[in-house]
Amino acid sequence: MIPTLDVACADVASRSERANEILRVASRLFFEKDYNSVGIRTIANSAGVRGATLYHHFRSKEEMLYRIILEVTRDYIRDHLPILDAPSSFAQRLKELVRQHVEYFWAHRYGMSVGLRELHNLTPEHLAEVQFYRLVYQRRIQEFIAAGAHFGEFSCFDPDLVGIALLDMMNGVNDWFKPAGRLHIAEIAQLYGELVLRTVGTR
Amino acid sequence: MIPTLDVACADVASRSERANEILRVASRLFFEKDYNSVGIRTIANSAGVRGATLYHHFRSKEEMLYRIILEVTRDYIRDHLPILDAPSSFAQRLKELVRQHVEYFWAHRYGMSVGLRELHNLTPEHLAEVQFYRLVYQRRIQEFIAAGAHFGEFSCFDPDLVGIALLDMMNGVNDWFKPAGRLHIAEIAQLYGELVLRTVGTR
DNA sequence: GTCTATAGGGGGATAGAC
DNA sequence: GTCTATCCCCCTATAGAC
Repeated sequence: MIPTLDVACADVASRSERANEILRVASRLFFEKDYNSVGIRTIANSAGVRGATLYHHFRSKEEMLYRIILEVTRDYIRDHLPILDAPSSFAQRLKELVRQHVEYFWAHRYGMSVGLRELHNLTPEHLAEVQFYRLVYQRRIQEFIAAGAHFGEFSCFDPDLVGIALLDMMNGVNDWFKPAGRLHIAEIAQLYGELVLRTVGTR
Repeated sequence: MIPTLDVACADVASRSERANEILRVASRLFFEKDYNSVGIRTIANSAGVRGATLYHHFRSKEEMLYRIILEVTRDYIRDHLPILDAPSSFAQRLKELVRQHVEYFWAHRYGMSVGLRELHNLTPEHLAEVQFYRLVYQRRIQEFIAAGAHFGEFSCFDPDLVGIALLDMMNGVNDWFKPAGRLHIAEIAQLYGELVLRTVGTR
């Protein structure tokens, strides 16, 4: 069954507080090492329980990864893609999306980075579901860029390629950003918005 | 001891053909799964030997990863950074670097992608050495962009940020490029060159 | 230089008591 | 819902024969 963005997303609410705590702990551990370097016992200890307890809340370790990645990916898209439908110029809307993308990805970096790096550790079915959401986001951005070019606000030679390039730029920030650096994450988000406008050829 | 780019790089030549074959096999396996998902026995079997044989050629599994990442990183930089010293315009030189970066990274995708993804599985000492080379490349690009802006060919508001954004764009290609797609890698490399010139604000 | 055999530990997951 | 105990498998790495 193909999922849609309209589906109600009550996963977090319908789960026990313990289960949510386990996922919070796990996503942080997966972020700091990687999925295959973090054992069941490590996750359990960090959550203050024994290994066997995890299997009361989740079917497998992979299901934890799946929940982490699915929810962070789906929720981000559901809450942020509507920016592109706002009643302002193409440039304003794109710049705002970039700004929010960079800021949100950093604020939710444990789940978001895991969702970028560990996709290959999902089962084929789970991977397909996550990729569906990712593709919705990517295609919408590409269409938006193409539309902006069509209406003369952008001058893009290849909207699909530009869209993917922008995504890689934005997604990369979490890998190098350090809070102690020269710029605050909000400043980087702002500057990336301006950079993206150059890239799409704003007039 | 701080390594330099001037050091002679005879690693591959000084190693037995068997050892090089093991590294070729290992980098491909690390690329397809990930470092921690590929066991010693899998590497050995794929190379046509038993697990214990690997320890005649390398001290540890991590040393294999280190050799793969170090050599591919160092050799790329040594061979391609001189492009920026060519006697042409800033725009021409930058575009050519981008083109070669994208093409080379795809051609050497096993080692290159492993070198981007698996850095955290290196020992602190090995990581520091690899990061030295990566930083040489990044800083040179940032300086080059700043110089291009200084001499009026580019109009960059923040050369350091732009440099890192370009690197993320270029490094991302291997993660989504499919040879069966609409564009050949050489076309993408070409288009990325033009895209980058927009990003740095070529007049 | 490659092998067999194995050490020593940790992996994910389950059974069944409480 | 959490625990203890445990299963079976695979991990990296080493010893020592050939």
